[in-house]
Amino acid sequence: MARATLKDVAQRAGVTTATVSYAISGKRPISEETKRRVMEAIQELDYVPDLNARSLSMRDSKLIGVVVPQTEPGDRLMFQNSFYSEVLGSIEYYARQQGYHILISATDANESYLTLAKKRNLDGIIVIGMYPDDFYQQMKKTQIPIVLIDSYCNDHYYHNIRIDDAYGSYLATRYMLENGHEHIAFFAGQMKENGVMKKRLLGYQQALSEFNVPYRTQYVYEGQIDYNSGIQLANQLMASDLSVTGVVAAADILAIGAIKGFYEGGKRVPDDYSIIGFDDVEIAQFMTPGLTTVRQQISLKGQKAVELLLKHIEDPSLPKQEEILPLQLVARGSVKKLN
Amino acid sequence: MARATLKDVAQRAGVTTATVSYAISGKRPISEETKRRVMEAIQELDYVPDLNARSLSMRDSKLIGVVVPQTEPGDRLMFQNSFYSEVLGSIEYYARQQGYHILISATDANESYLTLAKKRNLDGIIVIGMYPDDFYQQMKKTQIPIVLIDSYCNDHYYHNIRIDDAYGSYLATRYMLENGHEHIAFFAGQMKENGVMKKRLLGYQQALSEFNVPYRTQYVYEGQIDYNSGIQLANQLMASDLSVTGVVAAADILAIGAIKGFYEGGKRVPDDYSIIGFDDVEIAQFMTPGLTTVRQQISLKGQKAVELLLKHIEDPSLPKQEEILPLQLVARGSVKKLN
DNA sequence: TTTAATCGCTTAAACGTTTTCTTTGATTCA
DNA sequence: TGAATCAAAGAAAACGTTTAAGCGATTAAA
Repeated sequence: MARATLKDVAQRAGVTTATVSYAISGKRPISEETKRRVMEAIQELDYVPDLNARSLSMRDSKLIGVVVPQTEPGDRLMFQNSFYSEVLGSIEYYARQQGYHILISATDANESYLTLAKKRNLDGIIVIGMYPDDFYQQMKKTQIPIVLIDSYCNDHYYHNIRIDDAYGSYLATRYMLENGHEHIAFFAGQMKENGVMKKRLLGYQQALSEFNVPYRTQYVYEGQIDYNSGIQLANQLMASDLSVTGVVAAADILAIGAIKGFYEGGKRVPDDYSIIGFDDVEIAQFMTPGLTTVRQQISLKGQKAVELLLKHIEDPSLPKQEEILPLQLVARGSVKKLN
Repeated sequence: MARATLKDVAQRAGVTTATVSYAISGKRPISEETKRRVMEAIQELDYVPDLNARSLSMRDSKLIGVVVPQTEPGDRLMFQNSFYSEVLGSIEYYARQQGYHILISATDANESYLTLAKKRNLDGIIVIGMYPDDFYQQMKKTQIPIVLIDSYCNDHYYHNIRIDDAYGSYLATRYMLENGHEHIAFFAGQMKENGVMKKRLLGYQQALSEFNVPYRTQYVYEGQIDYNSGIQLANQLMASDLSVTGVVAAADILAIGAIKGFYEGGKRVPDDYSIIGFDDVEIAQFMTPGLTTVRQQISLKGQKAVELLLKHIEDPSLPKQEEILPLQLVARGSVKKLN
């Protein structure tokens, strides 16, 4: 009644385990007759190969690790950030198509990624987001293929899949300017050197300068990438005496929080404040009004990452690649035309 | 330069692999002196046990499968449903605390759950949502511990973690009634016999009858559990000549979509229509107006499921349990008081 | 003083695969 | 007819663990 093994199949088909193994994998010619008997036995015994044993012998695991940031240390529900959820879903889907499974890995005091990679024999790793320098140093030690998503780490050990963040917020800011806004605030998450947020700030600055609008540091608000932070930044803005009419948010989540913040402060979007987001997460189109935002093809990111990773796993000599995915402004109802 | 194995450690410590194994696991007494030497060797060689090999020997895997529904066949991004994302996140967190990892498993033409369970040697499975009867029949064959979340399957092979769905929508509907609404529509996902949606409809009916408000089938709208369906149902409602003032939605996602639908149709919430949701997904509180809804402790669901599953894995004789988690109405701004 | 129990470790088998050699029997060629 | 070739399948080692069984030496019990 216990589950059938190769040995059982072999016995039933009247051959040895080697023959069965080869019959299945096709790595060596097996006579039609034998192959038929083997397949029959497999059917009858409902045999499913044990991936664990296979891994031990082949020293791979058909498992890829995915590192996602925890927005706050100790935050339990990392899937809550819709952007990460969507990327994760996409990675899971494409990995599964190729016979791989994903192992989600959050930072944890009692276990490093390295340890995980070793003990589970990961075939590769996809890292979403940006981390401190020593993280990348550590990660190299795993000696396995790694693809970074949304990172500006330029260590050429790693593959990279990302967007042009500066260009994205340039698009957003330009759109605001084109709609007649001149006093435009910028809502961002934590700005680390060479990080995504910093790049997005850069695009904001570029657009302003292109339109000869002076850049004012008091228009820049820094928080975290979550809904509540959006609310807080909106409150700060309303409490100030700045004559801001438009807000460029460095993430949809921030924009959505801000809309809520404005609403609670008795202000309406887009009548009192115009706002534009970044990412185009699924919920953006269902807000009222719809959130105007810069769309990145989130699921494409996952797909590309998986493709690149698997290609590298097959061919370890693959040169390191960087792929920059397209962006596109999608206009909905959250920006008011002033001119 | 390749990774260190038990053998390497043993050699370095001048003992055999068995000794090292026992020194690590503590399943046999080992002299202090030897233990010290072993630990030293482990440090020096940066040894991490291979979970694969361990699994093969111990016939477990420290892996638990999680089955999530795909909202539509062919839909790629199953994480997009925020409710599932939150449950998943919670499961992942608590599983990891106990040294387990989760393997996400979506229905797939070329691979059944059974096959997956066998080939990856899963220690247990958590199933989120409701499935056709034969799914549960099949699942039993795995012979491993299984916990169902949000299922009304009463096969006592399975543990169950759920809420009282009927009571939840009863709470919601009663709240509408208490606020003076009499013409109340019900927006639901697909209603399968003995399914969650059917139960929620039941609660709606109960509340109506308790307030002596007649139940009218034309007030019941059936769609899918996604944002777009919410929009469509709202359109249908607006196109009808019913004098509905309030909507009880069987899921937050549906409610959010409906708000969008109303908005596009020139109607406002809560001025033209009041609406109440179900679940209290994270985004609900950040809508404008905030979505009044029935809160279930989503992350608690994941936690309880993991706890129960692991307990069962440890003690296979554990009697089957059913746990019903509490619900609570949270009032925000989407319901207007009429009386 | 003999016997039995205890301690600390080693030996070796087992888990379920894959894969390198070998072996076997049939076929071909000179 | 004998050697050489070839296809198909078998035997056995290996992957990195765990663990039952065993084995000397010391210590306790009789």
